[in-house]
Amino acid sequence: MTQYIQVAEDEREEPIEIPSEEDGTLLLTTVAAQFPGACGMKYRNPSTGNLRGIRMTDGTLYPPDGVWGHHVYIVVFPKENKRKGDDVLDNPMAKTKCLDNQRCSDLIVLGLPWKSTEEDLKRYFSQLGEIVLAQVKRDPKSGQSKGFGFIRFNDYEAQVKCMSQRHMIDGRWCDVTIPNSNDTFETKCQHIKLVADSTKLLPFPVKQCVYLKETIIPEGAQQLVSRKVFVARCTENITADDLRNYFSKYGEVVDVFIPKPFRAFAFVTFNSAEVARSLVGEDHIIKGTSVFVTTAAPKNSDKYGGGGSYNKGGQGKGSQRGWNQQQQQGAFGNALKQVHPSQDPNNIANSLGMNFFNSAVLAAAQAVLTSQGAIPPPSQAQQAPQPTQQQHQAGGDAYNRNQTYDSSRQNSGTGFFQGWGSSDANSAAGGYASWAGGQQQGGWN
DNA sequence: GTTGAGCGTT
Repeated sequence: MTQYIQVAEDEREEPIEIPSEEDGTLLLTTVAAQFPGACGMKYRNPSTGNLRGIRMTDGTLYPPDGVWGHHVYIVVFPKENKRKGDDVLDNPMAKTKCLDNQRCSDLIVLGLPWKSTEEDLKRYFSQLGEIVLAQVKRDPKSGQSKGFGFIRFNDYEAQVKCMSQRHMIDGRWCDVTIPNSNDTFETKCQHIKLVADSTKLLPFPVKQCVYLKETIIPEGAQQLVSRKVFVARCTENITADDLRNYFSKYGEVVDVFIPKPFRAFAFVTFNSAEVARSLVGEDHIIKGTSVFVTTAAPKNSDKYGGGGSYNKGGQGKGSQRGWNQQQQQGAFGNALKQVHPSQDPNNIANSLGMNFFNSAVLAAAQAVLTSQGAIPPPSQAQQAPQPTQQQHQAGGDAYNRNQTYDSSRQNSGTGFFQGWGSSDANSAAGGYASWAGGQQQGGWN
């Protein structure tokens, strides 16, 4: 029969009574329902004064010597959550408060049970704060879950708390991180600290940066953002009117462009670059879909050809490869080293556990360094070719019109580098070029 | 009906 067991987060805390199963065992999920992130239990053995662990297999906790008795059981959390001394993890919020930007972003939930649904996600994560997005990604044909999903909190504090712990959802441990951050759970907690301390690591002062999805873009590069933004991850049911209506709350929308046939992205143009800039890097939820706003690449440039700005950033080996390629190409990598001779930029990126050196950031940093005279602009030999006149007349954006889904996906990890001095035919066709040289007055609209 | 590292139809 069900009995109620006294469980507390700490010996000093007031216990909560938690119901056992019919057979007298206690499910970890039941514990985690009251103590999100819990991974086990222990109690103080009155005869020895020592703490004793509770046996657990497959998420089921067994009473010591067959009976729960009247002990107050203490919840055990993963070691990574242990709070001790003056470590930053003692109070992650205190450290993250020094970040410029505390907006919520979409979070990826990894390791979901196949059976978990949007409702399960919402129910579970609502314990930590108001959930404004819960998605399980599925195979479109079979509807089968891919085992991951996305959530978004309304409150940044809930987001930080959520990311600082693991989650037992329907019997599996799941991790929550910033999408594409390449964080493991182990690096993630460190990450909070490192971001806070990153002034020492970054080649530009962190106070001059804004945080966009944990990506840092130097202030000087922000002016390269035009009045037009690129809206990624659109779904087919989002109309131009939907976009116009939605984004009008931020400023006057002067144009909306949705490529046809459907390409899962759109362009929204404001009458103010300031408004456009303020939206870059943000996720927005339109008709239940999370779209991502990023800079619209210039469709052509008088000097350097069309440019690509955003890609998904280096993932795993991708970012490594990107940097190596950068080193081969020399200019920017060497400049960065000159600026910060003590730090290997690749190590910085790795230690921060984030997409610091993704293409958009590199382009932005490169633009700043170029404007400071630290590195030369790309040479004529390194230019991507101009789009043809025919492509100009086609309107929209010449680069995207020339890409198939597959080829653009293949390019996505290294888009920037391909434009930066690559003579590779694919990139030439892609029309990628860097933003460096500050040609924002030409080609931007 | 299987699976278990990843990353949202640019």
